[in-house]
Amino acid sequence: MHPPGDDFVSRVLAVVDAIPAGQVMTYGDVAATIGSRAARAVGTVMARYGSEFTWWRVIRAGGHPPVCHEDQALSYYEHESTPLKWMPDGSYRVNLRLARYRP
DNA sequence: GGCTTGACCACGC
DNA sequence: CGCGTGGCCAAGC
Repeated sequence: MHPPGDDFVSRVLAVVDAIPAGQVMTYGDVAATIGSRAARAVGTVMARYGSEFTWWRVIRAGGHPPVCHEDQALSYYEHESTPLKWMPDGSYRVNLRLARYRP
């Protein structure tokens, strides 16, 4: 667990916690919301604490879910009716145009 | 204080 | 679309 506070980690987790079901934010979006440009640091936070939060609602700018978690993320998206788009090769992306959450 | 690591990003080709 | 390149910045050593 992570002790509540006003540090970077707590701010990131608070933003993630506020994303509604069926919508997503990019790592960069989350960083920008807390007045930072540290998208990579957001990724680091999710890697460490994400398992206790709705990690699948934070994705890359290209619509890709977090690396090595595409399969698990997909079941969440289908369950939440998150707008997806399917690629010719069978892979998928989240449709950011429709699913992006703007606080 | 410098250097490295990282669930990243924008842009050009 | 895919790949490289340079850039961003927090955290840990």
